[in-house]
Amino acid sequence: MVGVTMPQSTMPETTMRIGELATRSGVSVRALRYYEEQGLLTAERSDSGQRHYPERAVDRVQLIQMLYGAGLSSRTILELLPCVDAGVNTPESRARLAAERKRIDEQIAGLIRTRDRLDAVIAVSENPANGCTLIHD
Amino acid sequence: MVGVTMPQSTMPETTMRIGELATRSGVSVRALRYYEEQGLLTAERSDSGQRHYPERAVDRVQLIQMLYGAGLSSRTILELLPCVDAGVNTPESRARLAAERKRIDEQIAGLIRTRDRLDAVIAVSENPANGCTLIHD
DNA sequence: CTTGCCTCTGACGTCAACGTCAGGTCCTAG
DNA sequence: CTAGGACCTGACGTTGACGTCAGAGGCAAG
Repeated sequence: MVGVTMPQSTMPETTMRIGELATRSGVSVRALRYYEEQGLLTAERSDSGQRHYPERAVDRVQLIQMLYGAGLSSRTILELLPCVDAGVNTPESRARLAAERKRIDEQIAGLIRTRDRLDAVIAVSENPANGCTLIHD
Repeated sequence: MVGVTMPQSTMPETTMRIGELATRSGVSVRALRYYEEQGLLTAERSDSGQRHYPERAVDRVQLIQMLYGAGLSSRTILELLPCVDAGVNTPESRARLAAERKRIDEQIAGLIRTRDRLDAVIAVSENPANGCTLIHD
């Protein structure tokens, strides 16, 4: 056991402001504020009200981006993130995770079908001999 | 050679109206009219102005749906469909097809990464022992 | 002929994930 | 101390793919 209980709380905690987080995570400042508005991202505030983020915020933002990219809505992401954060382990949360995993699986399958279909079109486009055959399937 | 040149032009050409096409292709009537508005779908018109579609429209609508599902915009789909229809074979059209195929490929790769990430979360959620390790990548 | 369902053309509403602008504050360099 | 860049909070604008409603016409059955 080498200090598993307390995640590096002795570090100087280098923080950054919203602009740096934006450039480092590759999203806009506006998007970050939007994420906070949706409850997906929290920030410490300085006395003057400026947001300050720890390093791990970069990773979190990228995770959020991944989930957005997978077609999840902010509401759904909001429901999933607690599972990530605290390892919430209710039956509902696990069902939720499984459901979204399944959704993503199906989405991948659909995309593969689409790609195959596009490949057929490309094949025709590069060899226009037998066009009729694969269009009507 | 068994009549490859003329696609079955002697058939009675069973047609359907918009409602049937909608139910059979699984989209709304509104969506079909929208597709037509975007130039993705054409229809014969009866004297009274009602749309009539041939059987193959079902397939075409499903293709359109696939492409929408792959995240393509109607403008992009509009640019791709001529390649399907007429086998248009310009360098540009082939480049276009290849580009969209690549986009879909990347999208699939991204989704797989997301799924893997979600799998990691799920693993934690079902065995909360070693939580900290995989969250920060 | 009427009833009921389908269809037509506008045209406005919606929703999510931001973009953009306004008007003011903060803070660091010179 | 001051200039200019980063930041703040509203708040309205945008875009795409439709939903929805209004008002009118078409069509097969009874």
